[in-house]
Amino acid sequence: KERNSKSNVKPKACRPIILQRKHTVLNNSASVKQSDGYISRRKSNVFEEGANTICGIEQINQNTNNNASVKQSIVKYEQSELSASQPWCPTHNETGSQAPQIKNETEHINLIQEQCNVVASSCKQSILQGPQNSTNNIMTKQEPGFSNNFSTQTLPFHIQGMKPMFQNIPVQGFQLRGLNSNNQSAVQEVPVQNHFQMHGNTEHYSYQHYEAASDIQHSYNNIQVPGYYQQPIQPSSMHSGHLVAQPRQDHFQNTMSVGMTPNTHYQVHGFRTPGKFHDQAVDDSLTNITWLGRMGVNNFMPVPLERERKVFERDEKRGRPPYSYMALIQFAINSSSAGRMTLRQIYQWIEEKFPYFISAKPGWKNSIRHNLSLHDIFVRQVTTGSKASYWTLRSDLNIRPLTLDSVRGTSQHSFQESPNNHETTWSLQTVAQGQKPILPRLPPRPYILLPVPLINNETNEKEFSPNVQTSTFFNSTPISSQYGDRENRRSSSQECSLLADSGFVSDISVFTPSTHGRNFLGCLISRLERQFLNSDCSPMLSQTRVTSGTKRSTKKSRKEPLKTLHDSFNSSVNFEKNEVAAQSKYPSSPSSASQLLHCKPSYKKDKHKSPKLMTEESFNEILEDLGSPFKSCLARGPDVDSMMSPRSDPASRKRRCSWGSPESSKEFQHRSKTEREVTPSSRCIRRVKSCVGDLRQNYADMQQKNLTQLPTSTPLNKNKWQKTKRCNDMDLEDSKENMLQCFQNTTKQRDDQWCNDKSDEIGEHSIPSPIPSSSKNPAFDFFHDLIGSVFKTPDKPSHFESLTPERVPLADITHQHKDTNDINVESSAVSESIAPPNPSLLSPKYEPLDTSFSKLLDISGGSGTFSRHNQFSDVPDLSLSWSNFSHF
DNA sequence: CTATGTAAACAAC
DNA sequence: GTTGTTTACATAG
Repeated sequence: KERNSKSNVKPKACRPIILQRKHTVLNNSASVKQSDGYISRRKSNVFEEGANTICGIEQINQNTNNNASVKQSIVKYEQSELSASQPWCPTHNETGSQAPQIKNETEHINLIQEQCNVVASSCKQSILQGPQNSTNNIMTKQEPGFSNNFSTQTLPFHIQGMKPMFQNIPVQGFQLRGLNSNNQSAVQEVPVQNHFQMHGNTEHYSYQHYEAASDIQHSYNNIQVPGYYQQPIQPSSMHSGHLVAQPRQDHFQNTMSVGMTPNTHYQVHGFRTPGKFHDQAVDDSLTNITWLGRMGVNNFMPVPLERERKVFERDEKRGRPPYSYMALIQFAINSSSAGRMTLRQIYQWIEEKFPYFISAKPGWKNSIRHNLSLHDIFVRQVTTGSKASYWTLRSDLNIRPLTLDSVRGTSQHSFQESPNNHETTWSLQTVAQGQKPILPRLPPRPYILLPVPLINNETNEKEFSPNVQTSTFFNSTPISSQYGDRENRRSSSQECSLLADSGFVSDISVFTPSTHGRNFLGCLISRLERQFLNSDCSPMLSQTRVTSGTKRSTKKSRKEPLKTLHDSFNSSVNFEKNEVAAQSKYPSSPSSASQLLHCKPSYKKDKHKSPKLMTEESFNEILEDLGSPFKSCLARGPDVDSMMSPRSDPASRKRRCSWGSPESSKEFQHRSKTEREVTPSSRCIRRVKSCVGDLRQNYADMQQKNLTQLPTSTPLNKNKWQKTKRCNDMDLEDSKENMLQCFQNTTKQRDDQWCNDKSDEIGEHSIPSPIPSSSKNPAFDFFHDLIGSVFKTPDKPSHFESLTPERVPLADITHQHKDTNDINVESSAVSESIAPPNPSLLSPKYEPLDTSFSKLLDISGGSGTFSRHNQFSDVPDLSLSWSNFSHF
């Protein structure tokens, strides 16, 4: 819009390549060397190309001595006139490309083919010219260890003629086909790591955001999927006055880097997820590059993966439209002139447009209703005087109305009904054609833990005092619910689930930015520890009692769900008693135990005969484990030895990879290069995660020894673990041993040592509690202590200094923020109550970074992210932002 | 962990 | 029986 209004010229458009994420083909299967040399092991995303995807590379079994640098190939991307309905496409001039005008499709195809060949041959050549002496075979190890044998080589190219942000999209991955150590042919997908996560809404990203994001590693995640729910950006979280600025071109001209081993036998194919498969025989010739020549706009299909093929064939057989129910409902409602529809009309519309549903299982209507209720964007409009109730779309959503036409593209290409009944072949190309590109989602920010005040049942006041009884806390703190309130439905509650698979308080939820305002794990652990460490107790069980299994027989009465932590806790403490009570109250409801036995295939499969409660001993052990590192992490100074940066500690990386490496975590990836070193906060996070990994292993071990069996919904077992983490027995044992050793021998000792030293030093109890002692302003006290401890003069100043290269004098910060006069105190009572901290209380020697520190402080979600409301209505949202501390 | 699909209990009409 | 809400579980990513 901005562009058009300025130039008053209708922009020429080029069609962006639009891709859809379909599957994670191989979890943690391949390493990708990013431009900063950092190796990521994140999931490999496989994409489905829209109009054109290019690049096929084929490695020939041939070594050369040539070590020439990798050549860069440029592919001029298709330029064509599109309708003004796609004004987001860049103009010819803006992109600076010299793309030719395409006259017809044949010419276009030829051009693309030619360009592909250019790219392919160049890449091929560069591969051939790679380092010579390596004797590694790419498949000497199956994933995940496979990547450890990789060297990397960069294959830069980009496509011109596209909006910059799309320039590095074209190839999402390669398929490496080679020989394993047994000389058997094998296939490996290698993802291409792009820098930006394409997600979210278009209009609200400022130039600054791009600036900020440019040095942060982003993974290419997603291009808009038809029907995908575009989450709205709350107006309050937008930067006012910032329109869409074109990102600087150089932010997006990142080369792609693919980890691969030179001098080995492999083919590299651009690969894709299924669109329309051509079941032509895969050309397995290792020296054949002619397949490129067969590629056309509608005929780009290198080697479909077996699994993808299955998935797609399944969907295709079902003739099911590739839209979610949510999208379908939006289509329907948007199709009506009144912008509203009754449920029945929605049914009818969907059946009319998608005949599949006429003969589908009747359950789809249930799902429609479910979706209507589930998603906030659907609002029921009750008309007075009439019984009719209409479903409308929430008007305050700043999203483009989703219509079927908009996702179908031109009608002639939309989808062709096959002769068979309702089988429909979807041309995903044209589905994608109508899609509007979307801009990157801003990265999550670093965050810190904050205490959550507890509700005193008697006074009904929030307090931080440690003498609040656990029961008080439990009684007052509701269990997160999928339907806690309309604003915090499913997603947020899932995100905030309190209890992990392992049966105790969830580790992860504490550390996700979006749950920062609801972090009471610290409080919880602390209280549990204080109150129950030496008493008879069982661990809390699942978030809610197991009330249904996979197959529920009809007409079973339902047990009351557990509403609060108190319920949950009591339920677990008095498990057997409650079972008896529940049985008498709900005779037709199966007992938890019987459900576990009869309704959980996984339990049966793993021969978990009966659920047993955890022993007090094991519980205490876990509590202790969980509590100690959690707290000491907060209090400790930097410790680069025990939590060395994975980059500088290959052994550590290897050790952790099988368990979900810290460096694959979002927190880690989204940190900029400099920040990615071990900072106190990152160390804290990673340590806790590491500890949780240990705890889970403990659980697994205990389960194997039949010591305990938690009646949780998802039993933790070796098989599942392996499936998830894709590690074999060796890895599992290896990791277990390594982690345990690392944790027990190193970390714990160091913890203890450190805590003892600190204890002497500060003359208080050995481990500073995350719970603030009572004071006038406990929230601030804690906050201050936390920051103070995080940035405290370290035991090893050299490390600390080396990890924080930039420091600004505190005075500068203070001055700067005074000048801004940017006091933006939220309505949150807690925020308001926080007094200005006393700078002198901070370490005089080491001031925090201005940037990272402000990021630490600014945990409110920030612009462009979705700040979810507090899950728990009676717990104030402790979101704090730097602006709250301007006087700081 | 998130998003989605599915089944089903249940209430109100 | 329909509509709407909510809980639960499964699966894919």
